Amino acid sequence: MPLGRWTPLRHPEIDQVAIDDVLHALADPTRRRIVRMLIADGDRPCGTFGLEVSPSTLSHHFRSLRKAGIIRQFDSGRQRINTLRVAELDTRFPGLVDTILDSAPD
Amino acid sequence: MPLGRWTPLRHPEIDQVAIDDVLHALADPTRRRIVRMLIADGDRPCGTFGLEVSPSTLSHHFRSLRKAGIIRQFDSGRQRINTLRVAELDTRFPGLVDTILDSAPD
DNA sequence: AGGTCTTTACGACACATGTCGAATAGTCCA
DNA sequence: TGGACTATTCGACATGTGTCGTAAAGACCT
Repeated sequence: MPLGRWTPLRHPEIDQVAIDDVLHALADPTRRRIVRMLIADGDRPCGTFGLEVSPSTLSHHFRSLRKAGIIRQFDSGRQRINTLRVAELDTRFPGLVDTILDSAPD
Repeated sequence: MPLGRWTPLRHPEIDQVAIDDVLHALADPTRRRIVRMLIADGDRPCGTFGLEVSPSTLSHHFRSLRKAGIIRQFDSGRQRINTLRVAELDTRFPGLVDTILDSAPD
């Protein structure tokens, strides 16, 4: 039974991204914080967010964001880099992410 | 053990409304449909929405929307009337509801 | 090759969610 | 008073979620 990092990275086409998934993803403060840090400081590997959750929980949140079409991930050496899909998202759901982030205090 | 309609109606103050609750509430297509019908046709009692869910499920959705601060309810005879808290919501989270509804296809 | 670092998968847990059917309370009307 | 109507609460169920600890895979470095 294989464990560890082996699953191929799947990113949904922007047309396939569902509004329900985006809203659900951004309804969590930890995930919003991730998005905010990506906006502020650009692409970063998973280990550099300094959030107060365990590595496995963090991994779970990155998967949620990826499956919701909010971030893109690619491997670089032993780290996995996270990128925001801002332009794509804003084409599909104009103003949505910004409006949500402006509405949230955290 | 008392059943039926007896619980006093609680509406959160607009300042107490949490963004997480709003996003979560609007992440459900049935609840978005309710909001849309309220925008389109104005205040209406619970029984006039014609959605394909059971009465108890519908009641559950109305409670979600009420606790999220999205609707207000008051009793009138044997019906319970639903009102959107649009103005209040737009003060607290400018543009949020409209942007979400514009982003959703249903 | 061996050790370390980064990140994930798996299993488990408590808790929340959407759904329904049945029972019930309040209101209106005959 | 008795019946019909509206909407809710309760209990149950399957499913999903956020959380963690542990084990493992892949990449880098010595």
